[in-house]
Amino acid sequence: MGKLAEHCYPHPNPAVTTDIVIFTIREEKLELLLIKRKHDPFKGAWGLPGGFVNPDEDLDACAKRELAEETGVKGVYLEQLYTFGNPKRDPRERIISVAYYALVPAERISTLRAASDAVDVAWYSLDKLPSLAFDHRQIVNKALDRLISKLEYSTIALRFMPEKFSLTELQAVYEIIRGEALDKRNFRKWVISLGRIEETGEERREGNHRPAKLYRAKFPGKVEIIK
Amino acid sequence: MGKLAEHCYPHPNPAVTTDIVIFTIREEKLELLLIKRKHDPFKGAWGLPGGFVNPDEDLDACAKRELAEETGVKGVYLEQLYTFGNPKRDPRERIISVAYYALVPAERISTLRAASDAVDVAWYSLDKLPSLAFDHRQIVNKALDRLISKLEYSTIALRFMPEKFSLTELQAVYEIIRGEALDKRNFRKWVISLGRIEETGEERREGNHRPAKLYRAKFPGKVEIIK
DNA sequence: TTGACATAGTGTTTATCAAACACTATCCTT
DNA sequence: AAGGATAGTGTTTGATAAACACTATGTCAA
Repeated sequence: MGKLAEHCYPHPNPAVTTDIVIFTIREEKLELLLIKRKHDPFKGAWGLPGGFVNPDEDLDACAKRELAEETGVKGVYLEQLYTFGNPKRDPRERIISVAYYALVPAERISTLRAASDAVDVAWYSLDKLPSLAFDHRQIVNKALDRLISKLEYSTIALRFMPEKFSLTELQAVYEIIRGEALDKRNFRKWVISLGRIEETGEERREGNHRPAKLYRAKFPGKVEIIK
Repeated sequence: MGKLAEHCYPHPNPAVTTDIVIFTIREEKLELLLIKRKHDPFKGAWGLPGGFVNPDEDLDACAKRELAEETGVKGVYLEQLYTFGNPKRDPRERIISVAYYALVPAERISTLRAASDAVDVAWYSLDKLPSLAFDHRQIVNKALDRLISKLEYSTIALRFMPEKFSLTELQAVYEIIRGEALDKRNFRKWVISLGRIEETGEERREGNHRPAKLYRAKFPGKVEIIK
């Protein structure tokens, strides 16, 4: 797309990319999606999915596109995180990265398939991240901080859930991200009192025990500030 | 710096600027600094101070520089707000703006002097903002949201205060930004219990009434998350 | 000098919200 | 029918926030 040296400027404009921290919860772990880089710099290293902003593309649209390319999902939670612009963050040329983070329910992920700029794609538990290219570790840390604090004062956790879920499953999301056990009774009282979920009327039987009532988000797609 | 057409790219890189929302509190009002634009587009309209990021300049450094140029102050609170990148936000070419906001104590502002790209500079009360160039109104709204919510859970309000201040003055800052009266006794109990300010031992006499004890920030320069 | 006035400073009670804590219910399997 | 596994349910206690009114200390003017 575009021939070489088509666009010239008196000043060297920086290149602008978006990078995305894609969270999911799988197998009782908070995980994020990494790609193994096909090209230099950091060829062969793991890093965040991302890419250059197209000439007429909004920043949000760019992040959404990258997310769809890597995971095949659409309509999930995506929020701008922070813009990283240290002149030396890319060893070659100056690249300013507008970082986003996304929350995807594990159920909605189609099979991962390495995109054009990667030789591999994988989910990594946050406990066991490899060392990352560029300043991507810093970006991940910031995304994690944001996720943890937004858990406290918003309904963001619902964006990890499938359409129907049990209260035990929802509680598990909170416990995994916060890294601590919560009291079942207090959690249920609290989450019900928020008024953001409702019973579907259905139950789910699985295993040799009492079936769980299923709930759904009252306002799916919305992330509201609570408290 | 650099001759014409020195830097060429296969893709048209966007230009990157920083814009700053500079808050202060003057005369019992929350005000912000606007400049009257000297050049097109929006020549003659009011807008936020800001400018292009230099080739080897960090984003924070760029915002800090703009702030110093416009107000002459250094060492005040400055935080990245959000990055605005709608392809049509500038009618001419594509410009991505990394927005910052800053809090300056009214006492530290030297006389305003129009910088090179402006014909005028002025403080405007938020109640009486003129219509603004570009998407600057949107940027201001976002900064205001952030300021109001950070007031709740951080010690950011202290960054509006001079070195020594009375509790009545500090309370006024909270009241002005939140737009509502607060109970004097509850406010004092609360702010003291945070443990972030201490008595200087001095008092200030002014007017025909009892003098006020003066306080100072225990950790000046820091903005801490509370609660 | 004394009384009026203006702002500084100070505690207690009540309501609301968060935390700690243990048992019963329902289904499956053997 | 008994045992095992997870679902579901209330009460008590402590902590934090909200409501509320009077005294203290200075200045100024009569």
